[in-house]
Amino acid sequence: MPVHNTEIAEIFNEYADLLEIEGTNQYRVRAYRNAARNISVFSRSIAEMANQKEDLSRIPGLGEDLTVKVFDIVNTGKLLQLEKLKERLPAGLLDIIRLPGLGPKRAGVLYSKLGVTSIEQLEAAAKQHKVRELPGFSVKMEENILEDIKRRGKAGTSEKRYKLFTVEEIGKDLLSYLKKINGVKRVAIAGSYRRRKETVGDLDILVTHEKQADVMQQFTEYEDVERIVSRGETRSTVILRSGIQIDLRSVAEDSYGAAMHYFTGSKAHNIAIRKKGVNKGLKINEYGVFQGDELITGRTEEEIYARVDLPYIEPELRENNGEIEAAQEGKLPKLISLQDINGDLHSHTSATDGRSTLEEMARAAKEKGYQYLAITDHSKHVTVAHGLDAERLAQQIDEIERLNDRLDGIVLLKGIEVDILEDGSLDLPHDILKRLDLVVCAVHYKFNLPADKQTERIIRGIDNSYFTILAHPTGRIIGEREPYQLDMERLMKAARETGCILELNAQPSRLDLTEVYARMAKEMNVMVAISTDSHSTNEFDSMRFGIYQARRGWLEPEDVLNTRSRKELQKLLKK
DNA sequence: GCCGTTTTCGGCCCGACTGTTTTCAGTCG
Repeated sequence: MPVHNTEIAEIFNEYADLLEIEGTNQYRVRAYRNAARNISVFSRSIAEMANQKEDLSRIPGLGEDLTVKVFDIVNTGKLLQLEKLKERLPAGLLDIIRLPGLGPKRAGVLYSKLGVTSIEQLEAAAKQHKVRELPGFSVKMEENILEDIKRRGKAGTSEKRYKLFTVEEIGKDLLSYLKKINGVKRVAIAGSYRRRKETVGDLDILVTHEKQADVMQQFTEYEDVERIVSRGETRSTVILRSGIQIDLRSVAEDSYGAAMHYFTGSKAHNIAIRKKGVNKGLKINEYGVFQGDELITGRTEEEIYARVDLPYIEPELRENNGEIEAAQEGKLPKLISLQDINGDLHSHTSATDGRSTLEEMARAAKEKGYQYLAITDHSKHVTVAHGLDAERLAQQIDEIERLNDRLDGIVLLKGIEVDILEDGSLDLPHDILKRLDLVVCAVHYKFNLPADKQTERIIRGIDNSYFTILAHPTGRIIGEREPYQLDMERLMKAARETGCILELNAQPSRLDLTEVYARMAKEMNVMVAISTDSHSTNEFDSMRFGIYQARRGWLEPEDVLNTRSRKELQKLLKK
């Protein structure tokens, strides 16, 4: 079982946490965190690279020492130094530093003075009023700790992340409330929401104002606020009833661009930009770009980038994952946008588990301005969806052909979402598949095969000459179902050889491919189709989530199949 | 522990809020 990049990153992060509790030099701690971040966003499998003895030191943040440690983790699945550290420092301390207001320093004090090694022991100590006596603590903090432990028990242990589409509504309501406040000029959501990450942990909102004190007062009085975490003159934090945290930052109009840049992040991108500023003798913060004490600029983000000799960088790219280097070299991608999309290549009808008819779907697609829509109902193996057998599919093909004669301005493409069976064969015979314009293939059961078996299963499918598009390639559902085990690099090589296309499923709960795999596809010359997998006419709007994810994956219009006109598409499909 | 169109050693992004602080440490983003 190969070690995933995220697992290596987790080990480094855990090690950094414990080193910090122990009181290690903060720059050493930072080096581990920095390496962890770079590893988690790296587009190739580092375990794979290590096995092939490739040079790992070209991964940012990996020097001589950490390269050796990565090799150890890849070979053994763990880091010996971390295991040894855990013998000295109990792992329960890692839970304690996740409580708000408790960091490594205070966790270290709790451990050394009271021997506290778990949340339960911390709760007991706080109830006996032992915590308030400690240096760096207070009565108030002791009360907060007890309250947070109670709250934590209610909400579960892991910090919650929200899917992008679920926070959109919360954000919209709050935005319109803030806009009505007297003296407020501009309101915008920044943070990972603006970077269009598939999930966001909190909402970061920026306002410009005439009288800031009033903004903070009214913000914290918003009817949905359950708890005020902090409230200052320029920055406040609240928790809404839904549990989501909102950070509000207010600045003067002249600082809007600088504040937007600062508040959009990512943190790693900001640090890299600020470092470039330092090299040019400039200080960059949320108020602007400074030379000495003099404010040079700050009204727009473009100006901030220009001061460090860079062109504007789109928010979706700001992860310090190569975008700054690309900007320097004038090689930023011209990111795909919703307007580039000319059709949808994955949709269902009421013949199986959809809720709209062929004709309803066709008319809705036409209204979106599309030139084509592929109808791809399930095949017979998906019995719960009443999947089509060869006979019913033949009827649907006839029906589509009759409908196309009547339709104007939109063409329905004849397709199927056919199951890839456990042995890699397809769920329908070739003599019916050959009547179709395209064949979308997917795995819908036996998710738990080991990686080599699952990869071979799909590659055998790809080898089938009728195979066009691999739908939702990893099968993950955000927050609900893990991706199945796959060797994605191997799969993409096979896809490249046969000209098979990978879907980026735009359903906001799937977004499968991830941005990392989307970028990998681009780098490996595998074409991507962004598809909504719509089960009714109102799901076509999900396309934008697919576009966001594609942009995060650096995709340009030419990388995406359904930016093609109908004629170009049909030429490509004939091959 | 990393890293270098000044550097292989000496730096390492920058600021707000809290608590209790009379000048700052800890935490957070």
